[in-house]
Amino acid sequence: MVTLADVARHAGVSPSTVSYVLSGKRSISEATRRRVQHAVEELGYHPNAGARALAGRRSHIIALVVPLRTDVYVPIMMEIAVSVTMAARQHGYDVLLITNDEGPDGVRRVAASGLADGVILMDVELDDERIPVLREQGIQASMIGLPADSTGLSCVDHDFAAAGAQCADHLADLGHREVAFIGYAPAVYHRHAGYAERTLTGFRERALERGLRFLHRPCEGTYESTAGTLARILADRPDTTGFVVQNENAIGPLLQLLPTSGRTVPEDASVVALCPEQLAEQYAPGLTAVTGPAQELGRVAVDQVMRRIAAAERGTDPEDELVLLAPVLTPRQSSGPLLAPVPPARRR
Amino acid sequence: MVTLADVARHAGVSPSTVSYVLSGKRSISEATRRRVQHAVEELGYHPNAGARALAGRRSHIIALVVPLRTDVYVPIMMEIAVSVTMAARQHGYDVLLITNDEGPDGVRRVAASGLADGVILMDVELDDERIPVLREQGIQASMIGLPADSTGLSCVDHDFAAAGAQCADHLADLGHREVAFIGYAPAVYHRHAGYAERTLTGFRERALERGLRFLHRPCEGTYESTAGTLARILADRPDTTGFVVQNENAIGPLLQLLPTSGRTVPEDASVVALCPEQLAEQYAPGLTAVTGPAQELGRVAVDQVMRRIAAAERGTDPEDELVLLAPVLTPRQSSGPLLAPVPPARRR
DNA sequence: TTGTAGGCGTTATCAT
DNA sequence: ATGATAACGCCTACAA
Repeated sequence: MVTLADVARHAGVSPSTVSYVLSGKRSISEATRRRVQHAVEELGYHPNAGARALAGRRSHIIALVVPLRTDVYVPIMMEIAVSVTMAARQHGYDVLLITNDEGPDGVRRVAASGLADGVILMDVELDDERIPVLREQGIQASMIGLPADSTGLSCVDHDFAAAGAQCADHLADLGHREVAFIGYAPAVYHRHAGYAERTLTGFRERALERGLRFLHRPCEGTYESTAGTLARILADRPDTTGFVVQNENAIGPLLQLLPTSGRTVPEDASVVALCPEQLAEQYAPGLTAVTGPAQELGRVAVDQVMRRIAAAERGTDPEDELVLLAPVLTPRQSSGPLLAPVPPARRR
Repeated sequence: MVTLADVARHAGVSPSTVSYVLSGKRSISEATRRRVQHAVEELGYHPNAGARALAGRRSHIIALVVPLRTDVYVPIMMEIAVSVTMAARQHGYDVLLITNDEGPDGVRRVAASGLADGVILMDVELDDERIPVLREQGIQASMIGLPADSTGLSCVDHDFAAAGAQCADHLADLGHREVAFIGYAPAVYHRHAGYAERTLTGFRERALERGLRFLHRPCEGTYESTAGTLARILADRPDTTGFVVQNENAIGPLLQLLPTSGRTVPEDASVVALCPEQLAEQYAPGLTAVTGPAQELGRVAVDQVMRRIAAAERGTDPEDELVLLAPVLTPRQSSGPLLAPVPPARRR
């Protein structure tokens, strides 16, 4: 193993000089800097991580806590994880993957052992039990998702309310008057998942403003449950022409089922989904969808922790931040103007 | 911060005793063991990771290198990443996420810095440029996927050949005589992705053995390309009744398109997919699918690196391993017996 | 069964 | 602008 001392010897300088050349924490003459850099490359020197962490009291690692639950669309989690990792590298940091099956203890462990200098929590719940541990351990963190109480925390999330509102606007703009909101499974609402509620609230308020009549129906997302949900919607409100789908799993079934009930998309019914681009493009016809920038989420979270770590380092109080990222609605072929009132004959 | 010395003082023993109690590397009287354990819990002691790595010359971290390319079905990557993390924890290890955009240098970095004791490479290519780095750095590793030359390496992968063979068997058993294999994009074959070729080979050989007439057609997986691929298949071999789909993205389009050409599934055409259960269940009708155990993949990879690390630790030569995990075919509603020759009238 | 002490490779504080 | 040198917290060979 090549050590800093080896490099120093090779370059004919003292170990501390090598350290300073590498950290840039003091001014070095151009001559010795070059000699050192040269020695580093020649020997293929890489600072020992353990020693650096011990002496510098920073591991240069952040922990990313990922959920096990898969009612979050999985590819998005992966996209976030990857963007977090890449963003962290830009700051000279590596990312440790922690699965939530360790629960709050996982956070305690990496914080208390000094394994990580900071933590990013994915899929935080309104009253997340990992948050008290963050405070107890005094470790810097960023939440992806919004907890009920975000004081002392930095958070970033999609602006779900805006996403919901955009759906309502889009359908209203197209002339739809009766719309249905196909949500997540009831369980998701029962545990008061923030994203589900905020989307719904955003949709509801804008729908009211725009004078839409609307229905909200939870949906498990299986083919059968979607069929049931749709049947119920059409029974309750036969004149429904606009559909907002929040549950990604219900999209496929819905698109298959609508024609079955005599509704051609987008002539007789418009569908707007809340889902990643990737998914929206996969369907035929292409899905009009509202999408949040997933990679941005990871990037912002990393920036937040880094700022907090830097602040704590220099003794100042880290600033709390709360960033909501604007979603984007991309019109595709699944939505269109309401051409004329649906003639009764066409229905059923 | 609570240090080992704090614990020692609190328990009235020497620091080394505490260390030994925790590592179990020497016999300790029941009395002092209890005193120490008690002190540990009372003070909430967690060994400092950096110090431990430095003194013990092991970081207790393995690096997981994940691909950026998304032609691998993403949820599976995540499933593997999670299973790797959980399996590693069972060995007292944590997992560092490395994205492949760092290329071989990423591996070099974590190895040379002692950040990781071992590496798991996902999505290894036949002639993977990261492998020489593993040898150069002398770091223990496990591949998920099979490189062309696996000497000196431990590898684990799905038994893709068996998967392909199972598809052929299933269709042959059902009485089909003419089948088509819808593969990945041409680019995937051009770069000689091992999994694509092995599946195809396994399918081809078994198909020959079973006397099936078959066609292989690459497919990009978009709706349009799938339509084109299907049209070509039906033009070339109008009597095709069995379809094996390897490209997950082509599944949806194919199921939508088959009825369009007068083929009802499973009465007129059987579809067998090579894809995760999760995906197969999502379709209506349920997809008959051949699935490899993704979590198992992660678990085995971790076990392999752990064994290698342990072997290297005690000076013995790590044993190379090559594990192929058997896939499972789950019959669902998309495949069925060939009832009778397709009457010409039904076609087109 | 337990204690002592040297060393792991860096960082950072003193000096010069 | 550069060099010594003392931590950093833990592990482990050596002593007792």
